[in-house]
Amino acid sequence: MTEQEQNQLNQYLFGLAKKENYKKGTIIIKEGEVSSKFYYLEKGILRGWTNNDGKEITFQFLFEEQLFCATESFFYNTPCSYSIETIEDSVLLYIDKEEMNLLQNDKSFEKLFNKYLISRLALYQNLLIARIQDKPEVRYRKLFQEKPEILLRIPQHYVASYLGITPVSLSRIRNRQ
Amino acid sequence: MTEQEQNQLNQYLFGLAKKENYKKGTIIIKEGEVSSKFYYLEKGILRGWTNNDGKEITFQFLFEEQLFCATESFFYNTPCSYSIETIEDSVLLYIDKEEMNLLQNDKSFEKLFNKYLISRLALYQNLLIARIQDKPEVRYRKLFQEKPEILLRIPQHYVASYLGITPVSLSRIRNRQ
DNA sequence: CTTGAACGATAACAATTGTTAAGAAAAAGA
DNA sequence: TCTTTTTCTTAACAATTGTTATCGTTCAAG
Repeated sequence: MTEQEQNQLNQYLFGLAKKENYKKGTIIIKEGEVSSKFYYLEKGILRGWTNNDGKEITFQFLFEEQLFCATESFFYNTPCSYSIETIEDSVLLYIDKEEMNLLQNDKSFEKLFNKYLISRLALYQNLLIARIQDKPEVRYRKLFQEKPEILLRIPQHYVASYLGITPVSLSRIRNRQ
Repeated sequence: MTEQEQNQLNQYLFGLAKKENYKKGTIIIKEGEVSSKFYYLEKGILRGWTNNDGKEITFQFLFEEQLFCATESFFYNTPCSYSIETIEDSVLLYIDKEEMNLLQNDKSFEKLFNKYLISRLALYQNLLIARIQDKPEVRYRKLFQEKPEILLRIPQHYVASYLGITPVSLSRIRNRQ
C-alpha cells in the first residue's frame, strides 16, 4: 500500500470524523465489551494488552498516524478479548461502524480498504514469524534496531511484557550489551 | 465468515482451477522466489518454514480444505521470505494471479474476498497474542487440546520448532504430563 | 529383506530466564 | 516542595530450556 493510497483511505475514513483528546492511562477499548469504532491515532502512544491469570500481557504498541480497530469485535460484534489504552496523552479520530458501512458502497473505497487489509495481514504474518524465529534476546536487539523510539518512550516493563519476558530479564539483557 | 460464504468463495476461486498431486517433501513455495499462485489444499498437510542461520524454523501447518497463498509475495510480487512444503502426499488446487485479477471486477467476489481477508487478519492477530501470552509448556498443552491431530500426523521435531523450543525440550514437556 | 537415514527418548551439563526481595532513581500528585 | 508511587537495577536461588551426545526404534529406498 503506497503512501498516497494510505492518505486516500484516511481521507475517506476520517474526512468527517470526530476528534477527541484522552489523558494518559485512559482505556479506549475495554476487554469484554463490543467496540464498534474505527480509529486513527493522530498523536500519542497506545498499548494493547490482555489479562492472563491476573497478569497483564502487552502484545502491541500503536504510534502516531496509525489506523486501528478491534478487528474481531468491530467486524463480528463480539466482546473484545483485549484492552487498548493510552500510555501518553493522545489525540484520536474515529468513525462509527454505520458510517463505515455507508462507505462500502463506494467501489474506490472498497479497493483501498482491500489493500489496507492485505497490508495488515502481511504485517501480522511477519510479526508472527519473527516471534517464532527469535529468542527473547534477539527480539530485543531487533526491536532496538528497528524501533528505538519504543524503548525511549515506553516504560520498560511494558516492553518486557511485549518481548515475552520479565522486567528483570530485560534489565539483564540490556546490561549484557 | 460463514461456511456458506467460504464455499461461495472457494467456488469463485477454484471452480475452474487446475488440480495437482505432490509427493511428500515437495516444495510448493520456495524461499527467495516470487509466488504468483493462490492455492487450496484439498488433501494432505503442508508446513511453512524459514531459514534462520542454517536452522529450519517451522511457523505454520496447513490442513485439508485450507485456502492459502504467500500473501506478501503474491500481492506485492516480492521474493517470498519462507518456503512451504508437503509433509504428506498432498493434492492442491490453484489459480494464477491473472485469473484472480479477472475476478476482482465481480463485486460479489470482492465482498467475499474482503470477508476472507478480515477473518484471516483476526486469526493472525489471535495467533500472535497467544504466542506472546503463553510459555512453551502452555503452548504445547493448548495445541494438544485444540488440535491433537497435529501431534498425531506431524513429526515431533517440526512441532517443537513450531512451539519455539527444541525437540529435546518438547520430549521433556510431554513426559511431564 | 537389508541397510542407512530419520526420529524420539534420555542423560549430563551449560545457559537463560523466572521469582522474590531490597534498594536507588525518577515521575507523579498533593 | 515534599511525599508517594512507579520504574529500574541488582542479587540469590529455583526452574526451565538449550546443547551435545548416545541409544533404541521406526521408516524408507534400494
